[in-house]
Amino acid sequence: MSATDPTPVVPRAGQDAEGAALRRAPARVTSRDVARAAGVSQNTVSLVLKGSTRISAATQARVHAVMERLGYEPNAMAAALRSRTTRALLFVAPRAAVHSHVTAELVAGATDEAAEHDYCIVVRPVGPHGTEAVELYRRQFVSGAVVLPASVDDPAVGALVGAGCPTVVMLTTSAACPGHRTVVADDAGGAVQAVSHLLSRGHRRLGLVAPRGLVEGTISASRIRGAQQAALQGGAQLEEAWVDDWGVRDGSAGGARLLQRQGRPTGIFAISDALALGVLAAAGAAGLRVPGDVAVVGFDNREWSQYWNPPLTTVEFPLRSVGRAAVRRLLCPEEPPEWERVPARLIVRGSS
Amino acid sequence: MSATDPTPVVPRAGQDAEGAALRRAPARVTSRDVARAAGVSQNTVSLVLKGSTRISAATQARVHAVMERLGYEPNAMAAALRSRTTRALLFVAPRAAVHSHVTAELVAGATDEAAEHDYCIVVRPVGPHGTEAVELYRRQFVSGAVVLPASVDDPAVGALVGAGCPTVVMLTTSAACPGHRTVVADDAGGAVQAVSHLLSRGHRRLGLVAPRGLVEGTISASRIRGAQQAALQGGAQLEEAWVDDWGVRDGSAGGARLLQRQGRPTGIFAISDALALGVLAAAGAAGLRVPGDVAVVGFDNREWSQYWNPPLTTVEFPLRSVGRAAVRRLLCPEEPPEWERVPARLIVRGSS
DNA sequence: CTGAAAGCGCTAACAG
DNA sequence: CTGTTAGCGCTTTCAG
Repeated sequence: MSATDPTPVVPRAGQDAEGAALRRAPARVTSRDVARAAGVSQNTVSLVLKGSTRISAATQARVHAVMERLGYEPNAMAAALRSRTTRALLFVAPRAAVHSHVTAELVAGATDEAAEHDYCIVVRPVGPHGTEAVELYRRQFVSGAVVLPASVDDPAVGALVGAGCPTVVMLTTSAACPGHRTVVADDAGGAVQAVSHLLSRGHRRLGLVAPRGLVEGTISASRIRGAQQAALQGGAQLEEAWVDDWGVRDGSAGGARLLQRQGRPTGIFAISDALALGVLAAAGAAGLRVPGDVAVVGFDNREWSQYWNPPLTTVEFPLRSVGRAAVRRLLCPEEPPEWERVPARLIVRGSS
Repeated sequence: MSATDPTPVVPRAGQDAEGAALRRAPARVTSRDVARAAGVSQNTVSLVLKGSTRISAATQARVHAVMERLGYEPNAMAAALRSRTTRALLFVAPRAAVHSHVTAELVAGATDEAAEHDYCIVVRPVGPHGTEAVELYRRQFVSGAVVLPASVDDPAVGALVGAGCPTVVMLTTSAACPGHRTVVADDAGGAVQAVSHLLSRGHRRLGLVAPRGLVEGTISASRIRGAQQAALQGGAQLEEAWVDDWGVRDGSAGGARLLQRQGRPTGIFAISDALALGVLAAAGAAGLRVPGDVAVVGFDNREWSQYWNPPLTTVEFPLRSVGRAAVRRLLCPEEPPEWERVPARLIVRGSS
């Protein structure tokens, strides 16, 4: 890069015959080039770039014009190195969940919010130890993290917080681990709406289908608590069918158990749409009509639940908003609550 | 802020006062600290770190021990600045598609493959112009990109390639734009399997449900071509029902059209599971049994298609593998084909 | 309101 | 096999 080069704009073609992974980027226009061309100092360019008000309008305009002309783009790495802060955030999710719709919706929300603040999101699947997560923070590649924990005591959260990484946990109330914030959906409130809806339809014998092994702080616990509370307040009985897992087959098993006895419930709340689909199948198998003989309400509002027969009444799980809120919490730490609960709303369709 | 703000050079011009910014990271142990403590030069530390064979085993061990003791973690930003290359790859997807299962599966595959090479994935949703994508490359934050294009002529691909960014396009054959590689699923082959399967079941009057407006290079075109070719070779007639879109309702409309006439097809291939679900509904509405009166085959193998009544025979859309392959192509450019086609396989279930 | 100087922590060239 | 030297491009600090 000779100082006499008359056309610093043209990036030199980097030649490499190396067997390495990706070729190195060609040299680019730097802030010094801009400074020289605009007849100001590099410092001024830097200030103009971040819109400092302490630069005269005339200088700003001139520098902007030069930037445009030279096609200047600031080098994020150099900025990060010097300022010790990156405009990148980590999204941590258990490897097994990366392809799930939950992660997809959270990532969609997170990337949208991040983009509005000119940040970007680095997705990092982690194994059971969760140790991979903290590496990118310690390497200073990201300056904060939002985490979808594998469980309430996911070690990734502790590792991140322990390393000093600003962290926001999503969807579950992680074990008392000070130093991070939490954004959850209002699972309990959603469940209350679901059960209240059944009550308002006149149902007094209710059924609940949910996975067994209730752990406080989880999505499932909140939904179960909400349902129990609403039933109690409504003076209705709530018969619980505990099942093994969240799958459709589990829902069928639970539904069958509830429906095959005397005094069977006339309204069933399954704490996920997949479980509810199983309940629908069980009702069909038992020769019961929905909602005539038994009403069914799910939770999640999965994209396909509207296409079932009948279309499923369900509660929307506001994942996109949770993802957005988590990033917002991270970037605007001064905003009030340490704890945010995103409302969930009932969607009434044919199954009730 | 505004997407129409015509100042590509200057990010966040003028409004940085509120500056959502995270606190700077604390100072950390540097390679110089390690060097001093180990009594070697900084250069040696660097070489040890990347496992150079030109360092004596004794020195390696000593340096490693010191690194461990001091809790050294290399600063990725400094490395990137100096070496002009980042261990981060961009995943570009249309904003509207970021939450879709397609993106989720591709991202899952991409992150897995990337992690194996010690790279990470930055997810970037882009608007219709696709210009946001290239920014992260020009800022040297990423050193390559995999793209899920919004259409065959997505401008993001051209922008990336034009900026010199190593690029791999996924799922669609982007318009002739040299300088990038492509990884697609074998949509045509999958469709051939679907139709051959119907033929092997003895069906000779076949129906096809697909969105109209066939554009070469798209997923839908490949599936349609495959189906047509297989029907032709099998000596069967293929009646085409063109519909407006990919939705369940479109499938119902197409299915109804095929099924309500004389000489109706006895086997229908819908080029997506959502369309196939619609066909199933149409068959039910027409009082036809599946597969007794009409067999139905879909494409995609969405997670819920196994739970329909009857469970759907379909072709697996190997998205995870496509995501993996795209990243592999990017990181191992010397590997043979410019063009990779990931096989798709038929999954026979109850609907046929 | 602007400039000069000094590094951030690392890797790359070249010596030995 | 290892050390020395010289920056990568930016932001910061301190002077004016």
